[in-house]
Amino acid sequence: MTTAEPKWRRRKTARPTEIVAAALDVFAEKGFAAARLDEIAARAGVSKGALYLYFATKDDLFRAVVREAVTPNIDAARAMAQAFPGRFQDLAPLLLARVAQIATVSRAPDVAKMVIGESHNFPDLARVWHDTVVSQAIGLVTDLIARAQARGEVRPGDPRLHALSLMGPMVAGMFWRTVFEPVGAAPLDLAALAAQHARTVLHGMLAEPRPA
Amino acid sequence: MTTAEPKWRRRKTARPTEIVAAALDVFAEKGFAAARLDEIAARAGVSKGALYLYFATKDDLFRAVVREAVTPNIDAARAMAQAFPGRFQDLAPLLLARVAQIATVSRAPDVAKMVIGESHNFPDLARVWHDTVVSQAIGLVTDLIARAQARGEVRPGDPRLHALSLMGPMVAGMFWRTVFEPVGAAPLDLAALAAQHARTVLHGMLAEPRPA
Amino acid sequence: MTTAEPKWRRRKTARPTEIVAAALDVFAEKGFAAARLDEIAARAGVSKGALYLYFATKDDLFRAVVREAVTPNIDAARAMAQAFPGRFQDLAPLLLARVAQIATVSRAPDVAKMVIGESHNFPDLARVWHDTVVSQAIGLVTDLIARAQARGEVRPGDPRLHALSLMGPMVAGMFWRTVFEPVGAAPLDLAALAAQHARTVLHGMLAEPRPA
Amino acid sequence: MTTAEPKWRRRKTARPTEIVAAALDVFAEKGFAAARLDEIAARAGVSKGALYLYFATKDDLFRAVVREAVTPNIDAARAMAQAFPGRFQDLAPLLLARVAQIATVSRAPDVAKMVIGESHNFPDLARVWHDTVVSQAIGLVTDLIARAQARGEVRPGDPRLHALSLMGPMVAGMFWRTVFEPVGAAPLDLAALAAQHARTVLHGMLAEPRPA
DNA sequence: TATGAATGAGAATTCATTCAT
DNA sequence: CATGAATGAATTCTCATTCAT
Repeated sequence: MTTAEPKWRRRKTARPTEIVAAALDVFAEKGFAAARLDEIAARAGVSKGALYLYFATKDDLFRAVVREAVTPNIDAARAMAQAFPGRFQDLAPLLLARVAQIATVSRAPDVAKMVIGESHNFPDLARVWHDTVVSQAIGLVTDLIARAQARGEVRPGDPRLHALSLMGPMVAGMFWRTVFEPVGAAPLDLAALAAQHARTVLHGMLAEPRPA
Repeated sequence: MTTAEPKWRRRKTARPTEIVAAALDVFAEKGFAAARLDEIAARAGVSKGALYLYFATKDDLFRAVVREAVTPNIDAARAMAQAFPGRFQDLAPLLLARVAQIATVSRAPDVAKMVIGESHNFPDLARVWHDTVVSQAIGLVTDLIARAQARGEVRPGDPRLHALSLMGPMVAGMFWRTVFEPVGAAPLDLAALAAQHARTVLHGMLAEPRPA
Repeated sequence: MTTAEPKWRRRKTARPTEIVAAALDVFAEKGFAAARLDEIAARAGVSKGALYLYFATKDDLFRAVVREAVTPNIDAARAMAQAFPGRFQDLAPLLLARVAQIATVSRAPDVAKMVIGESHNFPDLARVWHDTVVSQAIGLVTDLIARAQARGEVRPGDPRLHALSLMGPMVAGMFWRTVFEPVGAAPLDLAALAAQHARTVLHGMLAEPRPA
Repeated sequence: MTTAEPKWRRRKTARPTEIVAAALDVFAEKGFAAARLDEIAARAGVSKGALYLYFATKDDLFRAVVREAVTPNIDAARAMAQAFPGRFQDLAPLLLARVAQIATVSRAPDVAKMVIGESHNFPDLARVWHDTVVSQAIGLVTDLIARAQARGEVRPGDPRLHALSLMGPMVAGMFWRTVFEPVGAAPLDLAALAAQHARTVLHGMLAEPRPA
């Protein structure tokens, strides 16, 4: 939808952001290789040539898209987690709910999908994604768990594996939603998953053994 | 008694299989779009034209690769699970260990990666993968859990979400290994994850509450 | 002009030569940059893609064109010159006539023009042309002159500069013909130039000084 | 008394000249097609748009470059030659030395190279260069020689061919220097060539025949 | 069946030129 | 006069697919 503005004006600052946003849409829809610069340009409302004023190659644009998407999320979560005063069993449900929310409203799942699919062709991006998202998130949770173990709140065991026990189902649920729901899988309520998994992983799946 | 040219004769019928195997290698390495039929043909030891004797298009070959990889595993697991006589808490560790093993020795993770990355371009494959792998596996575990709940062994709760609590960390671990370890992530022992997660999810992550 | 042959047949051996010939035509007409691969392909009677079966890039094709053109001529001249039994003053006119003929019937002037015009962009070609044509030719004549000086037939002086005195006018005449005649310059008869220059450079341009 | 902003004022009128100078540099370095207006503008210290205030197209700018370079030289030579009172054999060495000097210090060789390389794409420039440089120079020398013949100083023969005998080696030497020396050819001293060639072409390359 | 030379539609990229400011 | 962001036509190169042999 073209606005009433003059055909173009000097928007050197806004343009890159608009282009990256359009590119994210198209890359998420088609994957890297099948995405056409033509279409990205059209969606960004610029000419194909204009892309090259801001990004040297299609690869570069892809990198920018991933890096852009990577930037924001973790810090907020970290702040929230580290400032939390209470017990691990009270924090864990909050964390999982937050992950469910991010996975629902942000483009993170789309970007994750792209990064996974192109990890062989863009190892640098897999590395960036790992360093700034995955490793950070897991590290954060691992620390939390290790401290809770030190306080005697959480059972012994490798805290990193514990972190995967905690977060893994959310990862799986995220792929369920972005990959399989669009092709007809039964819908999955990530918030419900977060809530139930919090209970399950904290207290165990087994029914209380009746004391004889 | 075999004929005088057994090798040549067998080759003829084996061709499609050899081609699919070569294609799996190349697709897994490069992704669908970046994989070139030239290279697949070369690795399969046939001419490029020969590919078209068995597969109508590159897409078709990709489909064959995914379907081939999908076929075997689930049935065995299903048989094992349904024949298992004992308690859920004894079966669960075995199941997780089996998943860890499959994720370690088979090409399943590579195929999963491809399916995820190309799911928008090949919705039919995402569907096949869902119908024959993901949905089957989750359904199998969901049934197991529902029955265990009926027997009073497992706590109440949506059994499908319980299934994700059980399997999700293995999915996450699988991607960790195939996507992030090659770019420098800390190695992850899937078998150890399976073992610890089995304990954790069954008995809870929290330390035993002291009876008052 | 397409012959009545089947649309294509396996001509792996003939093709490169045909392509190079077509490319020489187009490069000579347009220069390297303005030459279109489309047109080269069309003139060679092949598709654009076929070019890439034989030459990796446009640059490569250009190199092939120049190298091809370079190959033949010098050796024949060398043989003729070195086998010549007589006096330098008898050989020189033959040599110049030969150069005039080559400059008239071969594509050498076209290639020379291209090499000169693209020497900054293709220094390797300038080097090849120098090493295999210019330097060889000048070297050959320089040797001839040096030997003639040793026999007392030719005056003292740097034999390489003498070689330029002998050959230079033919070079200039060649450019006159290929560059300026097409835009309206007065026609130049290279054979006549060769003949008169031979007399002039051997006996001098000055009229016989009257013996006092 | 100059105004308070002489530099800025002078710049305005000097602009076209500065642009042409920058363009000559870039065209000489890269050739016409590979030269980019971006770079010319940058070297001239103006914006790309400014180029179009003075020159309608890239072609036009190229034409301006060549015409600019063409203008000065011939007239001086003509004056010198026609005012010269002495014998042809005294004038010839002076002329050749002058050509050697021009070929050494001016941009003429670069422009000549460009004109040759682009003669098919810019026949008008080849024509200009011919009409104002080559033809003038050869015509001048041809006249000189014709007059010397009339005076009995120079042997009979087509005076234009004589002119090529005289000037051709300098042309060849010029290309040797600009095209082949940069890629490793043995250095050539144009002044030495001029001096030796003057002797050679005037008195002949052959040793004096012994009078019987 | 099998080959592999040939095809040609399609994509990324370049750069002279324009024009709102 | 001057700028430089924007344009888009033009060009090289790729590669899945075809088909004569």
